[in-house]
Amino acid sequence: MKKVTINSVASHAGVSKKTVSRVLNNEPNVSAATREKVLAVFKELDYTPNPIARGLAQNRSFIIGCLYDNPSKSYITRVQTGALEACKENNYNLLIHPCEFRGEALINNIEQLLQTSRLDGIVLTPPFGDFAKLVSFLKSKKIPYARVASALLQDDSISVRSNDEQGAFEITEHLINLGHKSIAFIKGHPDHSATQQRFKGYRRSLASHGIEFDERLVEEGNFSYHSGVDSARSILDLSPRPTAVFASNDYMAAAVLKLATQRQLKVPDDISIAGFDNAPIARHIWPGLTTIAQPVEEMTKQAVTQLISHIAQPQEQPYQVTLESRLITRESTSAIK
Amino acid sequence: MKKVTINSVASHAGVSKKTVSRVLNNEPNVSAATREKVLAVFKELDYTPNPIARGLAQNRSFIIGCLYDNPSKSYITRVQTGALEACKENNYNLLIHPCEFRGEALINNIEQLLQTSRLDGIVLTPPFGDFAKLVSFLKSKKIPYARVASALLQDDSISVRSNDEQGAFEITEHLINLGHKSIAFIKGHPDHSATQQRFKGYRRSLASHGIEFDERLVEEGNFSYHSGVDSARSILDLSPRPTAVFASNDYMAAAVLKLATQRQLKVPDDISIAGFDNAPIARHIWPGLTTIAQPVEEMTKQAVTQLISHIAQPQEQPYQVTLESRLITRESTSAIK
DNA sequence: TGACATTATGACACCGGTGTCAGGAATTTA
DNA sequence: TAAATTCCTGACACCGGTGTCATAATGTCA
Repeated sequence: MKKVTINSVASHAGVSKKTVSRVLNNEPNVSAATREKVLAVFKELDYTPNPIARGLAQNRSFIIGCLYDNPSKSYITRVQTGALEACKENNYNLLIHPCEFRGEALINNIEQLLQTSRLDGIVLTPPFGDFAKLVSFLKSKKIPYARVASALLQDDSISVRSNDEQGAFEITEHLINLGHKSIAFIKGHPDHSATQQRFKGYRRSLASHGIEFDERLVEEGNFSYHSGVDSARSILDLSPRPTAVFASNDYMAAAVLKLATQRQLKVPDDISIAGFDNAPIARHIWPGLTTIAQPVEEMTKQAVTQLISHIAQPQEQPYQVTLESRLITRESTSAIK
Repeated sequence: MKKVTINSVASHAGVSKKTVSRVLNNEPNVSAATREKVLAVFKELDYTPNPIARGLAQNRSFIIGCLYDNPSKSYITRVQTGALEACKENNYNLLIHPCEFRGEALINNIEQLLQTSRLDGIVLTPPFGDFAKLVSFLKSKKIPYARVASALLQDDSISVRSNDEQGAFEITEHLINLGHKSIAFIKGHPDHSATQQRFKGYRRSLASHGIEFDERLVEEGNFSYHSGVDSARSILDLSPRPTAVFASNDYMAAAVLKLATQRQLKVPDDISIAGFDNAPIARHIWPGLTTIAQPVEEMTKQAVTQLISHIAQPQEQPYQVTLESRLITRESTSAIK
């Protein structure tokens, strides 16, 4: 079976390569008759253009790169799902690039990636979207990029985020409305902007109820399960023990739950636990975790869709959107006795 | 800043394009002096060859596709990790392609994928490696492929698997040695070959201890957490209740644990629970799950490494390897009272 | 109906590499 | 030292598309 190229189509249809190319790209200045003839040959020969040849001619790869370095694997999975949907709709492909966030090597690493892969654009997933050096590097190289779940910036970029501050506020409200006054908090990774946002929401809720903020109730985590275990240990050792714990993500919340259960504490009777993200684990454990559901897939999908349309036709104005998150109550939180 | 191409290198070094190309590809018949001169210019101009141009000339894309459709997200993450390592070492990129396993559309879907992406090869992750139609389709299209964690076949392909039968045997032995005689079993997805293997190992262990196989203790799951909940319900309703449950993966085991805990059963005192895979959840819950650790990353890495070397230079003999798995005991299993 | 604007089409170079082949330089052999 | 062999090197076509520009065909208007 011979390969079907633009040349075979052209000779088959009795027109030039260029005309075939025009039909392929929906360019104007092709007569209706010619267009139909060519389209018929497409079908007859079952022709699909070679994306590599097209890429060479246009200096494009039709590939989007997805950068990540996240302790939460499920978060990555969700990001990928959203990105893939957007790629699929636009005939793009997704290249995944896990990459150490820390260290000086990052910029070199990315430079290397760009040189070897000729990516058309990059999606920056947390925490990369907040890494100023990287963003300005991409800007200087004129590589289109989109930031997912990062802080808002006054720039010309594509940014899709959710309102973490508000989510944290709402879940803290939920706990306070259940009668809790002593609510421990586990922070996320300091380099993630979500960490500050969630902490702010927690404090705003406390303040709005006149509950004094107590620094001893705050632990430094980094979004990993392991860090949750360490934080949980400190919190459960406090005396008096707080009646509730709000962890900045579900993995850390799950760690608190595990440790509490290990120590014979009943959740939520002895202590309420809340998380953030609505990761799968939140409903896979008992009791299920009260948490904030974030539209991670949708955020990423929108970001990538915008990125691709920006690549095709650079936009003047920035695309900056904030999506809503919502409270999901499960069994891990209850009214104080 | 002008783009650095093979032409600029050539004129800079005072040699022809072709000679530069020879140096690039480590071809013979280049004098040491010329080679050094060209290499120096590479450094001086910071040259990296354009993979798209190279791909066009050689009809290669330097991209491997990873096919998956798996209820266990963590499994996918691990597969990706292994595949990425292999790609990185060989300057390949990984394209991920989630794809419904069921349905007639599969072959069309893959055909579409191949036409639009010009993949150099495909990794088939469970259950795709066991789907005969797909395998023979790829063979007929002469697309190199590698099968991960699939049943052994008498063919010329690349296949890396682990010994699931032996793993299931060992974990069942573990339970029997703890004194359990009534051990329920939750099967995996019927289309995964691992499902049969694990079931076989379970039965072999029973048989080797003269424990009669009891069909009422076997439930049909499909590897998803949800299916585990359904199976757990049936098992916990049995009377007399089995003293142990061996679920074919950790998600289903976690579901059993959740339901048991919900019903006020103490694990492992009232009932022991064992899983399979050593997924993250196995250590994120309390009690931690006794399970079988599989080298998923390593399997995939080996498969992709072989695949890439096969693409570069088609091998005569098949590469068929079986890696060892190992028992990990945690708190969810204990001696019968 | 002739002058001019517009539309349709193809020839050809180009994107940045690799494959083929011919011919000159260097080395070995007689 | 001449002939034969091997080693280097470059010219050129090619991979399968797209961009530029000239020209042919058609349409519009006076």
